[in-house]
Amino acid sequence: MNETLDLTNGCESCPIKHRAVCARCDADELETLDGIKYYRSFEAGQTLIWSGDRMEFVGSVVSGIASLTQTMEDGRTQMVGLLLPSDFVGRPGREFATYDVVATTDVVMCCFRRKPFETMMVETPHVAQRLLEMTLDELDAAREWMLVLGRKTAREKIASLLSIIGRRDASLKLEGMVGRIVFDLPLTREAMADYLGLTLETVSRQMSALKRDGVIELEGKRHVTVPSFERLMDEAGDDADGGMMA
Amino acid sequence: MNETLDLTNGCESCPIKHRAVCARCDADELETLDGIKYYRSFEAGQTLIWSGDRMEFVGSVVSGIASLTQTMEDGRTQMVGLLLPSDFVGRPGREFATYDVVATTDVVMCCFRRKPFETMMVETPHVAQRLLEMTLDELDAAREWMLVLGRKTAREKIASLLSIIGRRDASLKLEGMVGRIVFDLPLTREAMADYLGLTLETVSRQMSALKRDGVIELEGKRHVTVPSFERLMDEAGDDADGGMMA
DNA sequence: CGCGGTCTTGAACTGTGTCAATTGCTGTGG
DNA sequence: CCACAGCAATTGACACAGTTCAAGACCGCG
Repeated sequence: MNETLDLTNGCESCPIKHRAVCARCDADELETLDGIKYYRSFEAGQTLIWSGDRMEFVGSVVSGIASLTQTMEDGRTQMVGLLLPSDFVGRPGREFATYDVVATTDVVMCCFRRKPFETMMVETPHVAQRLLEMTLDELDAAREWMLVLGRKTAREKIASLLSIIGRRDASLKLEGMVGRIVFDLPLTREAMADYLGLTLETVSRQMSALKRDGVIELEGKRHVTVPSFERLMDEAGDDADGGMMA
Repeated sequence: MNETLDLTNGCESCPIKHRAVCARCDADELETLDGIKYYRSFEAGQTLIWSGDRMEFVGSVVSGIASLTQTMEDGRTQMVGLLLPSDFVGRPGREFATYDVVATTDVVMCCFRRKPFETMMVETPHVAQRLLEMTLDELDAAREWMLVLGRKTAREKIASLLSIIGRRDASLKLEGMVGRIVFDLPLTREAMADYLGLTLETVSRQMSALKRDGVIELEGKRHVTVPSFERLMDEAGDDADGGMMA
């Protein structure tokens, strides 16, 4: 997943420095942050944080993908967030975690000790401002997802998920979001099901259906080719503009 | 809904001054806010803001209830937020609205002209800090709701909605959330359906079922009595603690 | 080669949606 | 005061999307 992730130079060479909570910080502020931060690696499948745990740190995903998950007593689980590089984990001012955070792929986190980070939030507006922006974006994403969960059919749900992942991937590679798109699914069928509020059987069936109908092509289980992104968007039931008026 | 809402004294007598975006502001800051604010009333059923509209203002719900709604081209709609008194409407830094905002009851809003409000956000940290807190709370609520939409049965969904409304109402009346609870539903069956990702027929059926099973009592369509709040929580499928570890 | 994942496919079942008829409530006008 | 219109809600019958349970395929790995 991460080719060569060089963290020895500190923030200078950090791959997420333009998008993370620290994106707005000046040199002084980065200095302060440097004093309270440390890196941690997690393997795919590992749980970074258990719901109910005391939070020792907050932090940013540097590389890899993690998921925020909620579980009911009887075992039903719902993924409530997909954490990509630069996304923020944890809530300043809250002592205990409310969700499980699980590494979907290998993950590297840039962690800040919680207490000093909270102090910094009050004293330096740049961190708080950036965090507000990021939180507003996540809120929008969550609400977007509520429409998917509440009103879309299984086929539309799958198409929605694929177009989100495809879009993210394209923007990462600086490609346009038109025509042919190729990417690897970072999620198992079960994780997809948990995200979409479906069973893994239904996910599998709908993936097969989309393949049969030529909306996607599959090599192996994870490698996806989308011949026409417009077609995929259409299947997702989104407006053609893809929420561009946002 | 609003007995006597006296707004002539400005912020002094404002019923939401402890919980709104302005809750942390000192006298000076309130002064500044006063210069950019105005009140607006809306009638039940009226649309305050259309998705895609240019946002002239952001602001707080002073009294009444509004809903945030998203609609697909074919008419399927999903409510993505319930706006109660003190809740914030609009997103600083965004020019166009992304959701419809509809008055569910008569509503009074305290509006701030957007541009000057945005300037203020940068200059006075108190507004931004409070907004961050509120946004984080809303994000949590949205994620909570994703579990409801994605994994709960129709019956559990109804019970979840009733317990949320009941809880809010109890805390407003400063009652405890145990044993007998009585409140009025501020939503039509259709609005409930839009919130829960169900049809209004299913909502109606499940309301009848909960009534038949003694979980709730109904007088007319809107007046609800919950003999045992614990029983209701149980039907909602939530842990007994009701998310107290948050 | 066989073993343990992950994924696919099938068949039967079921919860929720759909369509349609009916009830009940509220306010209006005769 | 009753009749009636108009709307919200209830109820029923049936259809169907998605779940459940179960069998098997695929694939990498010892």
